[in-house]
Amino acid sequence: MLDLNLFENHGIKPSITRIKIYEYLLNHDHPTVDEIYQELKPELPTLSKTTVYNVLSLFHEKALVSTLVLNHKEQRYEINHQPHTHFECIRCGNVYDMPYVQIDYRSIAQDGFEYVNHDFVVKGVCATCKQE
Amino acid sequence: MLDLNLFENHGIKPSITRIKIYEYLLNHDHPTVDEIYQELKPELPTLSKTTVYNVLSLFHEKALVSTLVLNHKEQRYEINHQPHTHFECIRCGNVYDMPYVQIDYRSIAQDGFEYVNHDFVVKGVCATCKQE
DNA sequence: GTCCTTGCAAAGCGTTTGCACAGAA
DNA sequence: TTCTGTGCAAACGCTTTGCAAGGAC
Repeated sequence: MLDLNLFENHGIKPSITRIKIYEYLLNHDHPTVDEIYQELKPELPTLSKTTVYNVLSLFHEKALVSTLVLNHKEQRYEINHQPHTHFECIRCGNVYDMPYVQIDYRSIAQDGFEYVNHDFVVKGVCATCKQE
Repeated sequence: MLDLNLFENHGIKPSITRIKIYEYLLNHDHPTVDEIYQELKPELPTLSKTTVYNVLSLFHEKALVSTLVLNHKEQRYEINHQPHTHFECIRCGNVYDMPYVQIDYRSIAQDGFEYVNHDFVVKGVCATCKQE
């Protein structure tokens, strides 16, 4: 299921906890620390939130995942793949992936600013909440 | 200096604290609560952070300011005017305003999602930090 | 009098830190 | 042995809440 070479390529030693957390990220879009913790707790009964934080910050440091800052309080994490855009519903708080919006970075470079990364979050009302 | 009709139009009763905080927002880009508190403390010696939070959430509720969520922990606030883009330096943490990036929202509407607002944050290294 | 603004103190909550235990190499 | 992963408990920092005092009306 999970290719361990990916860990090796990023300089991460595998462990059951790390593998489970990574698999969870593969199957769930931008979860919070608490979501990961609550869902993995049954499989890994001795899991602690500290460990989830530790593993995620290791993944982040090794450029395996990126963090996502939204209106809500908690940090969210997602696996690094092609950039895309997020939609956050202001009613239910759910976060959806959206097609990537292409940006022109030339003006940024002109000002002597170096582009590294970007967060683009569209806020509004999701289709489900709109029907209510 | 400050047009009190603006407050009235938004259903906000003026007070010295509210006026000072609003003026601070007029003259400073996206400050944090602590920055506002520290800077206004000399003028308003009995000011408390709770009051800064109260006033800002009133302003936000009355659509006078919007909130801005960045990588750093604290919430930032800015006066509502034409939308623009923010650049956050990953070295010094400073936040700069940037030219507005125009977005095409048609695809969002197609999915039954209603656009309300957006946050666009570019991360990188600012011109000052780049020289070091 | 009532209503509203203000602000102290405490609680809340996501996150980080200190540290120690246990397993791997 | 040393190094590393894990996890409890406490600390930390930003924000919110409870509540009471004082002012506006």
